[in-house]
Amino acid sequence: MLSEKKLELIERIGVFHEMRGVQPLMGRIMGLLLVLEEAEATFEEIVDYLNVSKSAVSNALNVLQLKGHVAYKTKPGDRKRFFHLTLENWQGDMEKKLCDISEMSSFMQEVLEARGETKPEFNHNIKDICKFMDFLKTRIPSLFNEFRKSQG
Amino acid sequence: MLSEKKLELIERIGVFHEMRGVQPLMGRIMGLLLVLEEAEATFEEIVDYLNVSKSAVSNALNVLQLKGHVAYKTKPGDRKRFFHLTLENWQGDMEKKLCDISEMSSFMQEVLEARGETKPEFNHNIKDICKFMDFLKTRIPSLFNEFRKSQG
DNA sequence: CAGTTAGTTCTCCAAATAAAGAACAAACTT
DNA sequence: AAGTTTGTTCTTTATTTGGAGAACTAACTG
Repeated sequence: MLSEKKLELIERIGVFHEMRGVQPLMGRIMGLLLVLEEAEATFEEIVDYLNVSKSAVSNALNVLQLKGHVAYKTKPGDRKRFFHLTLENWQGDMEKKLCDISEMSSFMQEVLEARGETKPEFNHNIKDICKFMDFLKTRIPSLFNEFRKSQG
Repeated sequence: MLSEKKLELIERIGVFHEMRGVQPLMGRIMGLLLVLEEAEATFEEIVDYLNVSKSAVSNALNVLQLKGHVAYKTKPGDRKRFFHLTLENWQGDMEKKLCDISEMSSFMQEVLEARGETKPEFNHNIKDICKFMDFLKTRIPSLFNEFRKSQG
């Protein structure tokens, strides 16, 4: 059994993800795989730790794998899958999240094209937002470079 | 009536927001206020343009105002409220979104405190993620400065 | 081949969401 | 005072969602 503290942390991580439109169980599983000492769990362990049905876990794991947040490895002589977070590529994920902010940029472009010149000040704000999003996108790689440098 | 193009754009912007956990109508209203030539709309106009009930609009507008995405102004001799996006502070909003990415950092800190040393490599990844998030937070202001400079 | 293990798929159900509609209220108008 | 405008609030309803549980399957095990 997991400590009260870890269980509570898993729930909070779950809620955190829920607030961002992630299915509840998916958030819990990510929390579980973070706090588990082994950093991995079998299908059955996930069912037992989180006290949910196999079907729910099956679905959640498939989505998590499709999204690239979770993967599994196997061990010789063991048919079980050992699911784990794909933290190795956290920089890629982070970059994706940063770019996602800028995803609004293409909508804003379309908005600008659809708008007339009645409200130049408003249009100007939208243009600025676009510019910043594009600027941000160009700066992301150097942001990571700077970080790596600062880490030695 | 709005052009087919604008209606379709509003819907896509709505879906974009839905995917991020925003209530459907809230996303549509934000889309509407973006594409409307006047960049503002009365309560009744929102009801008519989007073809939804007054109660739905009332609730959505209240939430949007609470979240600071929408505000209204009035005009002398007119009791109507003219709702509009609060784009003026888009830099503040953008900063909040960037910081939100880093919000995971505090959870990661807790995870680290709850974890033992069994998986040093995994722990190391988490530490790196924390470090980058913290680094990102410190860099946000200069990011905006750089942008302003690049804009002259 | 009978039984287990590890997971999937399908059907069903409870709860949460989102919005409709009607009644209501406050402020203004005539 | 009676009616209108501009919303709000309350109750109800349709839809979506998330997960339970059972039946199923594929792979292995003895």
